[in-house]
Amino acid sequence: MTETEARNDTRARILDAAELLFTAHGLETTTLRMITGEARVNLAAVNYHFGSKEALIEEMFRRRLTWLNEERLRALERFEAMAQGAPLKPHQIVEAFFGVAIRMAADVDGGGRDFMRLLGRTYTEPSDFVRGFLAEEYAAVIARFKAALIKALPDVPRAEILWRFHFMLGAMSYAISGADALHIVDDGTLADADAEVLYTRLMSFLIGGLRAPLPEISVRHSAKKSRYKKAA
Amino acid sequence: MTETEARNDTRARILDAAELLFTAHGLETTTLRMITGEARVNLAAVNYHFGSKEALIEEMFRRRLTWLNEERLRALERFEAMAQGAPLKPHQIVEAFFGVAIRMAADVDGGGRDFMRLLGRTYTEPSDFVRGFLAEEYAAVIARFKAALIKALPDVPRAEILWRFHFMLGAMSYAISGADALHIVDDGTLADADAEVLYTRLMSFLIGGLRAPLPEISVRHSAKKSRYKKAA
DNA sequence: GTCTATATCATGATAGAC
DNA sequence: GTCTATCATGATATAGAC
Repeated sequence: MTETEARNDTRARILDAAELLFTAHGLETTTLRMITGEARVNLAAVNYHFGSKEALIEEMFRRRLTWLNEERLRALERFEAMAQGAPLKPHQIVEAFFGVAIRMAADVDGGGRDFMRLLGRTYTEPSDFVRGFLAEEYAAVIARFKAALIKALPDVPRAEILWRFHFMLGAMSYAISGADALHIVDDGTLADADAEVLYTRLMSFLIGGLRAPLPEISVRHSAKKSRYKKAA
Repeated sequence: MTETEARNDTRARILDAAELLFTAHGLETTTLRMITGEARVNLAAVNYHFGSKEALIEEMFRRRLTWLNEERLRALERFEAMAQGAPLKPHQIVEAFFGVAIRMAADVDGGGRDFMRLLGRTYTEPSDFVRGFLAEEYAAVIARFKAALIKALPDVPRAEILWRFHFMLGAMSYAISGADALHIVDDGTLADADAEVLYTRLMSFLIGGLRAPLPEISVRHSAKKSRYKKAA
């Protein structure tokens, strides 16, 4: 997955350095000079190999994101194969989507953690071009998981499911990106944020939220006209 | 709270424009030229009134954040007065902390929504100076709410509570900041994101997560040595 | 207090030698 | 493919007239 430093390919060295620095300082703040300095290649190499800074950013995201989303789909399909047509359990769907991501975020040495932190921040980035291709890259996976959730939770209105998916995405992104933000809540007691702990805790939180009693607004709507069912 | 455009104060006009633009484009991307252009004041005015771009940013945050956190404490104290020494209900604490924030985010015309979006993104900002004074500004409020939660949930280990506070913060920030990110999940069905709906839905999600069954790791720990109790 | 004008610097990108 | 040198642009910040 990750090009190792051993392989002396300029292009790969740039990608690795870019990931490292974009994560540490953000997309805007990181300059091409910082990247080429870290990668110990010439400044002009970025434009030669990628064309522009934006193109480099897209390439960096794609390298990881494609693999992550394929992995998510594989996990989902494994559960579906086991279920043989029956609806999946909600926690299986959550596991396939969020569990895979959290595990990727646990890969410190391979750079997975850094990348996931960057990714989490990027969801809410106001930059158009980033959100643009993120939405593109995600479209297929999200559609599959939405369908699975809707099938798994027939008693929950469709709109409510989408919102809760959105909330779960937020809790996860923040939990991963906000390792620094955790210090706002914590006074130093929680230094032991190893991956398995985070995984277990976040999972139970997410499932608790997903399975929470319906708020009145949804109960009311699904009880009467059920305008949620109508939507394709 | 918000200085109106009617009041022709240069300083206030700059703050309003800054909030608007920082929200729309991010802290890094927004330039002083954009701000002074929007506020229709001279470029030099920012440095005259605030000293630097960073100082302007801090001032802009402080203006809203001080009020928001005071409001949170007032809400908490109101519940505590009602409870007369008894532990609060978890949903009251969540209401005081997150409910107040969501309501502020509902204030579209007064700029509250824009500000809350910016704030949510800022928690995970890698910039040191922003996170620095955010942590400062938050310290007192967080301490009070942590104490309240620990008292309200005697059966939940302290560490678990802190993590769940962290997760809730994430879900809320994302739900507010990520109005654009929602389009990743949604295909257009959910255009009706009015404030009361978001409030109700997010609240039930948060409380569901907060009250979720404990993950094994915490059950195990709290069952035996209970090293969570020991921590001050 | 507010303006014009400008100093100083760092950015992304490119041209052209090797 | 990789280098050096350089461009045009736009950034923050300041000096000094009014």
